[in-house]
Amino acid sequence: MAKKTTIYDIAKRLDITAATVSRALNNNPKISKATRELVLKTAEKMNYEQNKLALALKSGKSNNVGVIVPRIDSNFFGSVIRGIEEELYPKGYHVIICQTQESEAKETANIDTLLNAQVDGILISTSSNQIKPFERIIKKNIPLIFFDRKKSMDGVSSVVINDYEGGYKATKHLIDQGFTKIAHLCVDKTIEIYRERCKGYKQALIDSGIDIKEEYIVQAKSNREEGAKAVDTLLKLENPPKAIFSSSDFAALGAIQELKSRGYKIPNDFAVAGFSNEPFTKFMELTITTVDQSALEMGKIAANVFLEQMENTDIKIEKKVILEPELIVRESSLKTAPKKSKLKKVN
Amino acid sequence: MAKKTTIYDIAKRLDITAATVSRALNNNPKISKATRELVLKTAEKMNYEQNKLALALKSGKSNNVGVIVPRIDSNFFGSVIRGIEEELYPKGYHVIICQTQESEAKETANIDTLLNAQVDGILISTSSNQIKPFERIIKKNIPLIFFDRKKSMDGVSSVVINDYEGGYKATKHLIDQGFTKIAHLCVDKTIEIYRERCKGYKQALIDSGIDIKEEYIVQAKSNREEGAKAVDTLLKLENPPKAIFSSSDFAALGAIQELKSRGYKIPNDFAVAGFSNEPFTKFMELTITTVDQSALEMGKIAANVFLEQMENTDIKIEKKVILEPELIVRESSLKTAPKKSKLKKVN
DNA sequence: CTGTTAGCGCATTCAC
DNA sequence: GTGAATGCGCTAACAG
Repeated sequence: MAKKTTIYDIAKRLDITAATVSRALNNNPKISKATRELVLKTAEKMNYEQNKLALALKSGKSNNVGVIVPRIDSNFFGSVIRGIEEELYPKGYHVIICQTQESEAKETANIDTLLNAQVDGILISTSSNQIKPFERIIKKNIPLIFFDRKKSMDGVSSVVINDYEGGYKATKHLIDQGFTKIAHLCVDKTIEIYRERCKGYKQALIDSGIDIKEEYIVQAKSNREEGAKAVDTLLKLENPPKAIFSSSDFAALGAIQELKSRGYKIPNDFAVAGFSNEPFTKFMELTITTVDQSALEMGKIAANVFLEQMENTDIKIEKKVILEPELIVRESSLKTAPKKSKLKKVN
Repeated sequence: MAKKTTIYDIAKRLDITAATVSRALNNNPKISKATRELVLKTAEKMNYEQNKLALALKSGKSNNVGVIVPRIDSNFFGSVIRGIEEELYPKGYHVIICQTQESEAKETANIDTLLNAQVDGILISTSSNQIKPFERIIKKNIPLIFFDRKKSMDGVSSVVINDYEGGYKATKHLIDQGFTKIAHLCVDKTIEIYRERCKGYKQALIDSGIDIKEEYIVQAKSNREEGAKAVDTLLKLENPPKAIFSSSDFAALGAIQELKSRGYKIPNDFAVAGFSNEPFTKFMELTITTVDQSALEMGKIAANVFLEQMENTDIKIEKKVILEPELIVRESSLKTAPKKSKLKKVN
């Protein structure tokens, strides 16, 4: 292994001190132009590369930030991470990614490891209801930023979308299309974002003078199977719904497939709207109405909130950013569907 | 900021030496049970946490590995990274992710930064034709592993799928379905994996005694628009094809949509097969035949190749792993399509 | 079993 | 302007 060259090596070669080399390399003003240039040149010649670890140990800054998400191979989190990465990388930060697989224990373990690794900040979409690990982070005075799935804590910043509004908009849209018997697939009511979407759904109904039927609200995990099963359940009701607002695109897809297989015409017999704007929603034969969560932007904003906090370590910043969700109306809910033109995508 | 407690702090409290504390913490055999337990207990009490940076500086090992991919928010790379992460995390390694956006300059910059950060290894799916940065990595004796998009270098390990075989299988399948006029959408012939798929396509034709028509081989980037455009081009031929093997699922989708809009019945009038097994291929109204690349497995294997190299730094290991691609036959190419059963997914 | 010493590579304070 | 000395937190070699 070619031994890495350090500032000492180049100091020795030039018969000066490591301190001088360090200064030259860091553009310290009090250094003669001659030596600076000499140092720079020989550093280049010797393939010198700064050891960031030493710098990190010295400065107490690792230039790494930790990002914790339930899982990485989903379009949404992949895009958020991409946004974070794109903002942080040019500023010299690296992103260390951890997955929790929705496990509370793994979340705790991830936080532990990131703290040990001396990350300069932690950005997380939490998959737990615990609070202790987060208090540890705060006590260490390490910037903590929640995105998407937040936890309400004093003094902690968060970047989320207005899930309530998303649920409201989607439901209102279905009502505007003439539907009144609207069911809701709620992924998991123990998770705040889904509760919020459900609240929005309910409020939209109330605002239009439509009664809320509890039997219209069904739990269905975020996959096709559960979406199909939910349809099965709903259609067995004495007074079945004619439309569904699903908090998950995958469940919405499953619902649509099940409805089709039973001969329902969508959107005329039955309308469906999803949530997340997963790529497939616009690829389908029947494109799916959904709510966009601006994942990339969420990541970028979260990253910038972190950067702000790094620049102002003295003052405590608490920033609660709430992005407005965008309803994307497509064929699955639009009774007068636009005809597709050749070689042109619908939205 | 609550000052971090170091081994010195706990040494002082116990009136012993930092070295002893270190030994106790690291389960060094030559230490009395009494002191070990005492140290452990007070460490706990004082909320001690090991500073990995110091350890890294001392040992020369950062316990970080760098992963470089063209982009992170695609299903394929997201899954590969997930695989890598799942293997490495339990071994105490962190994954630092970088994107090149297909830019050679960014790739170089990423490598630079990762080397500065003293990563213990670099796993990369390259998006360039350069070789110099990789030689730098090797010269530093840092494990380098290519996955998916490799570069052929002596002494360097790689984990890829047999793209040739994938192209062959898909094409052969179309032939078996009775098609002879088969076109090919080649994403980018400057990239090895696509050239290989194209070779497989050609060989399958040859093996069945079908002539290769150069006008049947069209460049189409990995998106729907280019897939549709390619269909337009192909159908204008004097003797248009009746089937397409596309090296990209997205282009295949675009092709299918364009064909449908022109009234073609798929798969009877025209068959299509894609590549990558993107999630949407099995969600579609018309499910799409494709080739699975076992992304998760690829990531896991790449990670394990890295781990092996770390364990045997003395001997030089060159491991070329080639995964067999799996052809997944779906409706877009199967003339006698299976009927979908309710609540049950096709594949 | 435990203490002493030294060094990983760098930046910074204090001298000169 | 530059050198000398120091410490970031930890482990390992050498003593005892």
